[in-house]
Amino acid sequence: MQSSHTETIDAFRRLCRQKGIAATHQRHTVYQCVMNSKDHPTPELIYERVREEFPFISLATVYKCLHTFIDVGLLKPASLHHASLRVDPNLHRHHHLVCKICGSMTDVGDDQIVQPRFVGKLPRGFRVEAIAVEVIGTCADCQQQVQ
Amino acid sequence: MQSSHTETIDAFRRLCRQKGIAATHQRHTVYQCVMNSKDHPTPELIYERVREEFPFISLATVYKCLHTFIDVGLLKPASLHHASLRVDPNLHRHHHLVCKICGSMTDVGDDQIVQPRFVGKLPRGFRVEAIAVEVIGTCADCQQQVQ
DNA sequence: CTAGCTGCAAAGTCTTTGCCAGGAA
DNA sequence: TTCCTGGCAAAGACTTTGCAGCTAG
Repeated sequence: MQSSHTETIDAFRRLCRQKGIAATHQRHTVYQCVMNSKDHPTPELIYERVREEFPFISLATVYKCLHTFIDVGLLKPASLHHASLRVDPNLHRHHHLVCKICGSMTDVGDDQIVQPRFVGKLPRGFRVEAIAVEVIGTCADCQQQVQ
Repeated sequence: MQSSHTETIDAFRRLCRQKGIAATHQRHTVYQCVMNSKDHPTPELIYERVREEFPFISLATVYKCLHTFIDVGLLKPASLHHASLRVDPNLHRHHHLVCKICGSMTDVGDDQIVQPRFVGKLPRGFRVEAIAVEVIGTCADCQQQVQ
């Protein structure tokens, strides 16, 4: 977890100054925790991990830290779809255009996209069942809103 | 909305019998609503739309119908990530292996996948900013659990 | 010193559950 | 008739908010 603590704290300070946010102990711990995660942890999981070395942090603070980091571009949400269930009546193989502003999803036919393919080694032990392509961007409506 | 009502009701009855679920008025209305949606509606939105022609349905019933349809394969969730926020410390272009059982996400380097490409016409008015590939399947751990 | 941050608890979303009455097969 | 389903309201999961006190810069 900690290689050269002083060094990483300084690096984090610099990063925060550069992004215009305060470098607090909580933020540093949350940041370290996420950067050292190989999985794509949920706020709850980060909270549990961080509490091991910072027992008094609150879950609300973890949420606030994560959103701050996302806002300044230090982290990304792993998916655009953590809001609400959405159902898809189209059972055929197809892909989606996803608007990052309004979250709208539009179908793209399977034949309109060249299937992605693995190059070299497939991941060990993982049984591939489908490949979904998400084309992320801004829909026509949202482009007008911003202008 | 309704073309040949008797016909579609019969078709729905057949579908339900085939899937081993009861063909109720509520289920039929929800099913019709979703099948006629071009977007990928949320339960709340479906609820609003369905209430126009079936004012006494409850939101809980909409949820139950949707899950029933998903369980029997009449519908799919539009994404696997509607549970909780997950953050990604990896800011480089990369893709994900997603386990449909446990939801785990593993990184796949951008260079391990041949980028998908559009064939022919790009979607009108949509500004493409990124393309994310999700390789969906079952992870090694979950395969063992099932066996 | 000041602006911005944390912790707490309360409130807000979204979703599920338990239970009984009612409808499908 | 029997089993499944719908409606309601309560509970549950996840997330945000308001505010008072504290901390970084």
